[in-house]
Amino acid sequence: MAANILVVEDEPAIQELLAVNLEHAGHHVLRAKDAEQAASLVRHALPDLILLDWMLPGQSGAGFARTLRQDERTKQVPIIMLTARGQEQDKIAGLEAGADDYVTKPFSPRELLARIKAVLRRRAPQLTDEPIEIGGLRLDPSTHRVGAGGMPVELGPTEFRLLHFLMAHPERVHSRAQLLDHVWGDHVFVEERTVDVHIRRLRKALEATRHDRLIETVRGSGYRLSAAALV
Amino acid sequence: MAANILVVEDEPAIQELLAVNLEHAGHHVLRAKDAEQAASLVRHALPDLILLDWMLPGQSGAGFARTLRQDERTKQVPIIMLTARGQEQDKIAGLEAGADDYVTKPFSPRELLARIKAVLRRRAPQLTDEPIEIGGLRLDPSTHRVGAGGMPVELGPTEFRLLHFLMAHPERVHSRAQLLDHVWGDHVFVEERTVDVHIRRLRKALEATRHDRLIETVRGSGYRLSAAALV
DNA sequence: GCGCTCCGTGACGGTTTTGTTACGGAACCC
DNA sequence: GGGTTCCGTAACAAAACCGTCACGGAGCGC
Repeated sequence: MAANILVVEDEPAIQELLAVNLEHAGHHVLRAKDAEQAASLVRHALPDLILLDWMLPGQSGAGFARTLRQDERTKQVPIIMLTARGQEQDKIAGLEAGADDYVTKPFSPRELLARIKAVLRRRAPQLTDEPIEIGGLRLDPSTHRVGAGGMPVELGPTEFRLLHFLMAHPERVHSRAQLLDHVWGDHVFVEERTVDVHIRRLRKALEATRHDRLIETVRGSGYRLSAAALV
Repeated sequence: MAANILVVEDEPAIQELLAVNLEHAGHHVLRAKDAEQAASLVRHALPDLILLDWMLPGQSGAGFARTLRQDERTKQVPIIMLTARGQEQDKIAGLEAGADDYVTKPFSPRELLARIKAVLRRRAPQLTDEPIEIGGLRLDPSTHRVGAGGMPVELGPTEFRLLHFLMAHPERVHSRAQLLDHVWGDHVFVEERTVDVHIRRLRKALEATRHDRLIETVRGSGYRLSAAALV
């Protein structure tokens, strides 16, 4: 449950308070005192969650949130905003700007951590039951079926989860470690090369419909599923 | 867990906010800005849940809820109402009118989603008395008979309920835990392997009409009933 | 072009999951 | 109360699946 959390807060005392609490809960904390700093940090290291003060010098929290929501890379990063008590307008504006939740100051650390946990958990199993189709290949989680143009593709449980994850996050390169985390589970003790073997099995199964090319190898980094690879 | 949700809200900003959050959580959203529009939508596509603002122009939320509760088709659809903070009498009136839960504005997406989840889960997926026919196999709940092409199939009570559930939710993979929940009852203390044995008995009984192949094993996940398996 | 790292691939042994049968007991029906 | 049906569990067999390894080839930096 440990996560990288970016705290955007101009008041040093509150920033420190937040950081101490978060780190105590096992999270890793990045700090910024305004939107500009935050933007730069986000570019370099995508955090798992952003704690965003609503009253910032310079660009407002709302503006920053909106910016984040527009960028493809940061679109998914959950935002929890910090507002002063009773600023109902702010809350509505904040939720509209794309915040996932809000906490009013003064906040109790326990509530804050609970909300963070909830937001992170909601994000974690990003795998929904919606069918996904990429490059003609279709995967339906609820029926557990994979196929293309009527042709079914047979997969084992791990290959299915692997493909599901890749199709849920296409175009993105996933390291072997990330794949192990998401597909195998957080704390498994398995060799990274195992991923290779399952990628191999998955590709083999996908050969039947010529979709094996969907999965690209990114040397030195990992694997990527991309519709562009079909061309 | 993904559901079709009808949002009835006259304020465009809040409607948009709701829609964004719900879609983000994987739901499919229908929108209406008053009771009249909502009624028309409900007639055409029965949603799984209705999010209903209490302060609507024209017919009030309470009135609309009452209308829904009277129609046989919409009677079962759960309603969550949106009220302004502190309107206690609204909440009471709302629950009396048939709402299943309420959320006060401004709401946190976290809370809203949690309530939606709770309401959806609470609404037990009830099995109807309608006869079902799949792949030539016919099951009639009211007469408690199963058969295909004149040939009757003899089943024990548990096998019957199991087959009924599978036929009511075909194509979908059901885990052993889900089957225990829905076929045996929510909080029974039975081994999961028991499901296997009953599946076996069910298949055996269905051999008489060659319909045993209807039930597929999805290794690592559970079982699925599918007409496609007959081919 | 050389050496190094990284990746693809086939095979293999062990483990997990599922199929199948048998059995004792509970519930039920006359 | 005797007989029958049905149920849940255990136990064994079969099948599917998994993780690892070893080898060889491909890609990359210099």
